[in-house]
Amino acid sequence: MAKIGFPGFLFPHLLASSPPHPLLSPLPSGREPIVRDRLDKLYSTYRSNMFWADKIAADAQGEQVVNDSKTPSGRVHVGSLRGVIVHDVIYRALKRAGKPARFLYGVDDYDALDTVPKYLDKDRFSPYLGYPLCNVPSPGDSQSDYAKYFISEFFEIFEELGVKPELYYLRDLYRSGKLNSYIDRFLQNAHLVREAYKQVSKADRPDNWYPFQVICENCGKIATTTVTDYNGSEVFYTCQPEATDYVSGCGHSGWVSPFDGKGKLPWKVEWVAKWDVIGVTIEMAGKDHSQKGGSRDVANAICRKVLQKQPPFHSPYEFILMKGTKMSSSKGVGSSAREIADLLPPELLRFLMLRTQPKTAIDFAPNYENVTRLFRDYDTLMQKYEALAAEHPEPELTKELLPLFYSQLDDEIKPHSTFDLSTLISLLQIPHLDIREEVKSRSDHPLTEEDWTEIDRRIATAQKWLEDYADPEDKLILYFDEIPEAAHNLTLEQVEYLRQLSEALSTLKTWESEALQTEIFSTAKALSISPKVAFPAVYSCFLGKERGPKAGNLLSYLERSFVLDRLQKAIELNAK
RNA sequence: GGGCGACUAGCUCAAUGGUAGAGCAUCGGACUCUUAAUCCGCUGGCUCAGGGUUCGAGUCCCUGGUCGCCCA
Repeated sequence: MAKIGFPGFLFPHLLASSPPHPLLSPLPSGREPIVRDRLDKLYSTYRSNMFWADKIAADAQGEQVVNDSKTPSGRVHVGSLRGVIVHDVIYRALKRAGKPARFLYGVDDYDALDTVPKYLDKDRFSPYLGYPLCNVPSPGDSQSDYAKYFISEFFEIFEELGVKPELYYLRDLYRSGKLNSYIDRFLQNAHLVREAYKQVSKADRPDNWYPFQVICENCGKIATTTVTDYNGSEVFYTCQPEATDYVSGCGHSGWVSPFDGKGKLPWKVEWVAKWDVIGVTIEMAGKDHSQKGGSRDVANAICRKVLQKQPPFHSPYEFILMKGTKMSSSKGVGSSAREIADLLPPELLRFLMLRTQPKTAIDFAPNYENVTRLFRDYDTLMQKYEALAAEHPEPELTKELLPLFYSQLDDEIKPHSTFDLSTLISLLQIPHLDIREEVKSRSDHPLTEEDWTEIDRRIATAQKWLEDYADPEDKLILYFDEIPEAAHNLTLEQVEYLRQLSEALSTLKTWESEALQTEIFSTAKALSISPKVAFPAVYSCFLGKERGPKAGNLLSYLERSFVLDRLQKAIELNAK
């Protein structure tokens, strides 16, 4: 376990309201202001050096229950991963601070199916519009129902990312009767719920509106029913033909028990019931729910009004935008959680999500610059950690290093050989190159099995990126058939250099990478031409760019006659 | 129309009301095999604009601007 620089338990700062500072009361009266000032200053300096999740953890008092949830209405978007990671990191921060904590993740599978996603058969699923998601058939054979089908896809990603919450399903909470007492309480206090809606979100509910939706006994829909009366054991409901804009109710009405899974609380009310039955103390929410007068605000008000309890700690987190690259858009990839998890190794995906504080929006287009920067930043931190670890067995985890720590799948940073992603991307584009052999020869020390695991994952990322996300201008294109445009505008100096090089290469005994590199370099040296001028001349002829992979390597995979021919053409072109 | 959040170096982001920093990019240098490589260093800022509070404002308050989003 790594150490933190300052003992957090000295400053048990509380949440929400502003409680008395625990260190202030016993001070002698005359000196109190000075001491208070110093303490405050010390404390705020201390806090400003904390990673965002550690601040939340430091503030937490007593046993904590971190909760998050998701409605499994279809394939999960990248944005949903941010909430998952944010909560997971808070949970780990609590554990790291030595505070008792649990992490729960709920599946809101009693919510209604409100649209048929475009990737599903419309004719097959539209009859189930308005049904609770757990009562809709599964699109595939692997799962029993719609909700489990989609949430299990999402949970696979959890596993890959090392996120291990205790899972629970709303259907179980309802059907087992665990929410019965809350249902009764909210129905009895429907007037308070209506008040909360009105005061907080200015939404007027009629006097006979009750916070409950029955699953219609006749048609099975839950989205279309409204409850207008409650006698303490049964509710009177009607399945309204015009209840929603996407599906019609059947018109059935009658008295039915609201308990044991016969229906559900509206979402904002259900949220409150969930908090209380599970004992949630920390639950963040996306910025969309966190607006003033938004759903979280309403839920908080209901919590205070009806249950007369403080709602859990809350702070909004921003969205993650994932604009596709040109290529990814045209291939239709890049926006689902699955796709990004297929591209990035788990630690890097975690790193992407957690290094930015939750209130800052992340805009990550998977283009060359962003993807390689992500890896490079990660590697920079890893190298810093390694350097520190060489001096002390358990280096202090500074604010700078904590994103690296929380990116790991378990609570340990295991340094390993890294290999720059941008280099892999360029190596992969050289024809006939054995990438693993190349990596091996470029490493200054023998690679362990763990190193190879890591490197192979990066090779996979580079490969995937080239296939699905790279724009044409990002790619290395070998101009086999014609000479690139860029080779038309060489300087006299460069032409002279190519002339010399061409001669040198024509008599070179071998045609190997090392020898070629030496020749390219020494020819420049002999002419007193800067490598910065010489190399671009070579790259221009074959790639149409000023930079490229190691030149000797590049040429070694081409036929000597082709290389000499191409150099000759370039010289002639510029002689005019 | 109402509300929320942002705006800081070329880019991505830091900064308890107390001298605005980091990484990358640029630029310069080193490595006598130097090319999507490594190392060293230098630059780089009317903190969106304007007012106010304060001994002192990137930070707090007000007004406006741009962008993103939510609600109606």
